[in-house]
Amino acid sequence: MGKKTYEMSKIAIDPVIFTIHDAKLKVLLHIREKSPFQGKKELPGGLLLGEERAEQTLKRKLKELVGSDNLFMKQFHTFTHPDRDPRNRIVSIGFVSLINQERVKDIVRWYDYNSLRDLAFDHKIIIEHAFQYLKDNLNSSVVKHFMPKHFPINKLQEVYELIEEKEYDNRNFRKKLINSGIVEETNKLEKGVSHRPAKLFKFK
Amino acid sequence: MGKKTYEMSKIAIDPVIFTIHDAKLKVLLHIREKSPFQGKKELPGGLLLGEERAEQTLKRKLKELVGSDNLFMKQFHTFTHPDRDPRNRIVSIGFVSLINQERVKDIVRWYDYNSLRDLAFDHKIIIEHAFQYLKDNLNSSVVKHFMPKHFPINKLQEVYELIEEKEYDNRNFRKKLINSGIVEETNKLEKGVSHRPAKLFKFK
DNA sequence: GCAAAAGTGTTATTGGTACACCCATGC
DNA sequence: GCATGGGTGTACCAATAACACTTTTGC
Repeated sequence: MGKKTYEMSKIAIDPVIFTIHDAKLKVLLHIREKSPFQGKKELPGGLLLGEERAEQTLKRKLKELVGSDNLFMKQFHTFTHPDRDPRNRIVSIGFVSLINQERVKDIVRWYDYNSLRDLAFDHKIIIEHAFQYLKDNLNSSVVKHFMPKHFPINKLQEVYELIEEKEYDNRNFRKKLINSGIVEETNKLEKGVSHRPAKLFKFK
Repeated sequence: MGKKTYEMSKIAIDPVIFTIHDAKLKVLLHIREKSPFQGKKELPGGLLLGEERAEQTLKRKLKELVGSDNLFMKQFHTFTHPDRDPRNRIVSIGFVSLINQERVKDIVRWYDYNSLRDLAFDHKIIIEHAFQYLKDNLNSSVVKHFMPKHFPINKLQEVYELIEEKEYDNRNFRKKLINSGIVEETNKLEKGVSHRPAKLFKFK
């Protein structure tokens, strides 16, 4: 065996935090203040500190970003291309995280998934990868992280449709959902709408 | 913000290479010659060289290990616990890889998934994680990597049953498989068996 | 002719899809 | 009273599950 160089690297996490607002899928991004990619948008990532595992780094960032470290979070891919950051080699572990819109304060920093542009580094690719992961792994215990405690069934259908990029028949959707036993009716009603108010449901 | 230390780390890949031999799921492992964990079994991992992406490192290792870099390979998780290697911090990217038994020469280095013991580092956890990934993502385009070009349907059923840890009704299995159009009959027959020889099928 | 695994059909049940109209509320 | 979205049932089709016997080969 010849001489080999085993390069050291910094390790980062890149959280792709999704929420749904006004029937749009949104991602939390920052505007870069420094070069490289000054003025472009980037994922709110961070480097692993001395003794941290990636999940701890993510929790620390989530607390800072959205005030809670108790969100859905799942690794979906690790990005290792040596030139992904033009300055240093940085390996980045991509996470998907989800938050319901009621807990989002600063909606201005959240950008439509469907019109992302001017992204720094390889972050557009990372976000698309994250979305694909979400789409491929969607189920009720994932979707619930988008929803407030009480919600109308039609809002839940909307979330499925947005992420799976297909439509459901409303009658069939309700039937399947209610028969599945994963939600239950409450005695609450939707408020402040100028039409028949929906019954609110919750996850069991 | 106080002063923080952003630790550097070596980056490794740990390939969990599965095959099926004598109706058993097997994993390729090495016996460690050096401390720590001398004499224990370990995954045939490797560090990323200077300009390599993880997938390139994996291909290099696969070539070395099984003589081919053209196998199924999929990242499933990245392991970042700071004490996972007692010597240095090493972040390891776990991959699942699959190879069909006809291409395996040195079956002695392959160990039954169901009776793994004396594993070095966190490699038992990594392997169990890999198996779970495989189980959760099994489908015909994954399974085909376990199969030789021509195979009896019952062998394919056996593979599904081993990995999904459940049984199929043979008639229903054949029906579904053949109707799905993903395999087709050949005019070859199984040889060297002391019972009715099976028709051989292949993937389309 | 016996042991061993291959191969084969029918019926019942379940789940999925398609489809159109009335209801409750705010303004 | 009109606009808006909420809420409801039935019929058809497709997929899945359950189940037992005959066939072909080697020895």
